[in-house]
Amino acid sequence: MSKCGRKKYIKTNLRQMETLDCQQDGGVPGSVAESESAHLQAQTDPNSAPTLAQVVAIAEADDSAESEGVTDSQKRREILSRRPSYRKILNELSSDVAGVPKIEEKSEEEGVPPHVAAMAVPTSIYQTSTGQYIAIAQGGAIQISTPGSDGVQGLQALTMTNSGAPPPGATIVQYAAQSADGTQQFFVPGSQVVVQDEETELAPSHMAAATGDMPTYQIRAPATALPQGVVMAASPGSLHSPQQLAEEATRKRELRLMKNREAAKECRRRKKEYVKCLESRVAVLEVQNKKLIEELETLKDICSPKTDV
DNA sequence: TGACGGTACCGTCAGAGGAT
DNA sequence: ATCCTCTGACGGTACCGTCA
Repeated sequence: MSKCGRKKYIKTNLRQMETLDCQQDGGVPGSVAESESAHLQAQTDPNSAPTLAQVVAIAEADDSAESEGVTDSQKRREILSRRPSYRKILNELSSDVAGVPKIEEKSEEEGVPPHVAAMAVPTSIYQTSTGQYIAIAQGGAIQISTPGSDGVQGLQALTMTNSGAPPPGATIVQYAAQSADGTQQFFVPGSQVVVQDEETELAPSHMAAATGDMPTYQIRAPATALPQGVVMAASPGSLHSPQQLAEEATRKRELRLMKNREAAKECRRRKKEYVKCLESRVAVLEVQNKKLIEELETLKDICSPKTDV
């Protein structure tokens, strides 16, 4: 069996087990977090109460199953597929239970390298295929930062001096991984192109370029020899030819994929945090349970002292 | 040492649900 | 109605430990 086949086999078995659990004790199948936490609870403390999310999910599952007599797995899956986000769950938990930390709303700067965040409050952060960060601030300022370099050293601020308010939809910055001549290019508002320059030639006056070991960037007019494979940012209204439409679609797809990539990362981070919180809660409840059992034993001894016969 | 199992992580897709 | 965000599911890869 191939690795993937094996993995799929394991996953299938896991799902079957989850379904069994669901039938036995009201667990929710198809939910990794639920199965993980349920498994954790079974391992550590079978007496501990289900989480708030589990309670909600169980209640929903029971209601739907009882009222409709759901047997069709597809329908069941549809009913059970959606659950509150980890942030919501944990925040609910935190309001219910003292000591459970809230999942903080991740601020814009949080996921950004310090040498970028320290310079300005960016509105958009992008990471290039070479690991560099591009931050676009409110005023149109573009910051390009190389991770690994410390502090401000790795940052070049390219401040755009947009005259007046930018046109609607013109805040798109496009990044082309590498053009034919091996340079990196970014498209910025105002139909200009930011081009990474391999030689450290002097930049035009409207641009601030870093020097030394850091790559330099130039802002050029796109009309000047637009390299192959580069797609210009354009407002949808100006698209006419099928090629332009296709390019726009590609650009949108890339943007969506990039956003989804980041969202998935963030989601996993929250999930890990959520699981950690559940684990710590289990530990606390275990201790509480142990204390209560000891207390009960003590009280039993006091209330019913042994009599010699 | 190579095969294998387990685990962690990532990117992508699909779909639900909220926001506008 | 449309767009956007979030998250489960899936496939892929890398890494580590164990075993023959």
